Amino acid sequence: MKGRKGVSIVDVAREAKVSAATVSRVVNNIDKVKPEVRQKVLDAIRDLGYSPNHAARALVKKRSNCIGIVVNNLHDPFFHDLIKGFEMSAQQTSYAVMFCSVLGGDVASKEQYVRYLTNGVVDAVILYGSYLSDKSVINYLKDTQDIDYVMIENDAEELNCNKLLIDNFGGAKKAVEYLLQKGHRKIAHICGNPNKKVSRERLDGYLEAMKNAGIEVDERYVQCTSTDYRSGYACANALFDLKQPPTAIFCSDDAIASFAVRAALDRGLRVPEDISVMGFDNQTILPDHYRGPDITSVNQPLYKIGMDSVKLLSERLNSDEEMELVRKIYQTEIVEKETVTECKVE
Amino acid sequence: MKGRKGVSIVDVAREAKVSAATVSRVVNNIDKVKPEVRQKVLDAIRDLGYSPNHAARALVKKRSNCIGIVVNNLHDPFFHDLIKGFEMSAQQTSYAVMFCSVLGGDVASKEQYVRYLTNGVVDAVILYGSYLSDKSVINYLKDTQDIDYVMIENDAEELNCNKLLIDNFGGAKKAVEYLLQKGHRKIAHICGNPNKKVSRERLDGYLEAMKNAGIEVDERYVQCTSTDYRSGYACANALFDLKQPPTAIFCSDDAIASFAVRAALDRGLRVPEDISVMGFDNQTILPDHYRGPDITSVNQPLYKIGMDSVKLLSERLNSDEEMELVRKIYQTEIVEKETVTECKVE
DNA sequence: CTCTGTTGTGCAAACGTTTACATTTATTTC
DNA sequence: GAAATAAATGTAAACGTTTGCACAACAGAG
Repeated sequence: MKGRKGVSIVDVAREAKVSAATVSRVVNNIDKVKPEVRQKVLDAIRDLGYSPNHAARALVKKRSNCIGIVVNNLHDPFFHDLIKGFEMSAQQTSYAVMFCSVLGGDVASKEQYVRYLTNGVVDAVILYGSYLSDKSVINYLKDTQDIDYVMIENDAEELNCNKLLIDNFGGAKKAVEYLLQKGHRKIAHICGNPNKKVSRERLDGYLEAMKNAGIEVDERYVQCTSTDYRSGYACANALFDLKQPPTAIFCSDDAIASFAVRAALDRGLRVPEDISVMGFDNQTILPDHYRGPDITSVNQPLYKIGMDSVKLLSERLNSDEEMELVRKIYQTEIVEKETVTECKVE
Repeated sequence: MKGRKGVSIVDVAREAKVSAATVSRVVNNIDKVKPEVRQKVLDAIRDLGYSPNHAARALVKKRSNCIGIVVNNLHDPFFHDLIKGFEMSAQQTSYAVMFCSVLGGDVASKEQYVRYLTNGVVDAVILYGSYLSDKSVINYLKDTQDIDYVMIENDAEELNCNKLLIDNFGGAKKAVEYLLQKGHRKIAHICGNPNKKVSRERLDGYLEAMKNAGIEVDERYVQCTSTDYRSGYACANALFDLKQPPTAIFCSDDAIASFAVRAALDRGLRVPEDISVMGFDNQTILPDHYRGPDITSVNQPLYKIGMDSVKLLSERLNSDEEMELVRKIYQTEIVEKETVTECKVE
């Protein structure tokens, strides 16, 4: 086990024949120090190749000037826009931003990361959409008043923290209204992983829109995938097998939609001529080299949310007075692409 | 400016009526402590909700048990596999892994991140392919013997550190040989950003393969993009405009290739029937909703490189004796897809 | 019952900073 | 030129850990 060695502030002080305090002052540009002394110190710093140790600094200042971000599968292209947002606003603040990723739903290491970060390594953390099952993470955060954090896309009641949310219910409702407006009446829904709140919200949006239109929903029109979006393929087939198959399918997300489209194409249905398909998330990047038409979808402003979250934290950290917690719901918008068309049958 | 408060080891010690040293011992499972005492301490820890402060710990131990990764545009889908590799092996070590991203070629903040990380926040850092122009980063690292690091895809001579490299020269050569074997003779090259070493290596591979085949390369057959891969579109058009247009184009990377294909399609050429196009990187994700055929490419084992780099560091950090620096060159392989076919003209 | 050894604990120094306060030095002001 | 004030620097404590060392308690051996 190797450790680090290095030149410390007192080495610089000795070299420049001043006290450590003075060196600290020039390093931090705080308090006046005489130009000639400052120069001596600067020279010593250069000669010795000194850089301040952040652990020590964080220890005494109780701040690290760093914001941590924890997400579930950083490699997932879903995060493309979100990351871009983080990067962008990181560049604009004085805070360093660091990403931690936990593979799959590995709750244990997620909690570990959060504990790690919240104890002296960052000043604030941003969490993306912790699964509902991440009770341990939530419980931990619940009791942690020490640190500022924002949750994106997770509205756990136990948590009173900043929350940036997406209007999944409204987005789904809008999507279905869009299909209705295209003349569709027989609209089915493929629901995502039912353990995720987001899936239920989108389902509810679907149901609401249908109810408002006065259409009774055959329960067979609602199919649920397992935890794997690939099962969207089977769900779609189940819908096509009905004697009264739908003319349009609203899917809980684009990944599922891509499999629904594939299922349609595989059994010789044309998309959108024979069946309209709509997704959610507006992902530009789809699983497995998807080659079908671009999927009409609902866009969520992830770039903006990414930007806003670090901006928000940076403002809070720099404010003297206690600030109110933010709870903001972002609206979505329909993105018309190639998988939806007017309903031709009546 | 708010700071953190929190319960410290001495609070626990007081509560459990033992010394701080003893608390430390139970927290770290080091040295024997009597079972009943341990239990008292554990209770106190639970009651007070204590977690150790990592800044203090890092300060005295001179280790943080964390590895930092710095890349240029984390959101770039190019990193998909690499990130996956990092995540995977992070899960298998006891090290926390944190990603830092700098937008574009922002050298200043890149150096800032590296300085930050190397001074008491991580035990080792992984850098991906610093541009050659990142002299300041390289100069900084050159003088930094304190910390272990690995460079991926950067062979700067000044640096003696662990290097994981890709055989760009060999990969390009292989690609061109593949085209030759398909009967192509008039093979052009669109070279990437000429400031990047990787572009030059791939160019050299192209030239070498052509030379070996005894084909003299018309200099107009080598087009260079600007720093923006979008200019691949113009380069391709320049090639098509020649009286003797090529039958195949080898592009420095897939992003460029996607624009070359687009240029071809836009002027009514069929790909690959009229013109074969080959890329490099095997990116599954292409810019701007690319809708052409899948691009035949050269794959580099980024997933493995990601895995190997954190494994390597973790081994080095845990080894007592001085280990030799690693310098490893990874081989590439041709991935046959849809943009190359036999040369039909003679 | 002393001696030696083991085992479990506590004391205090150290890690590299920052910063309130004390002290020195320089600059006014009268 | 002394007194008063301002400016620059130094002193030392503090931040929350870990760990070498000393010490106490207690065992087993003689």
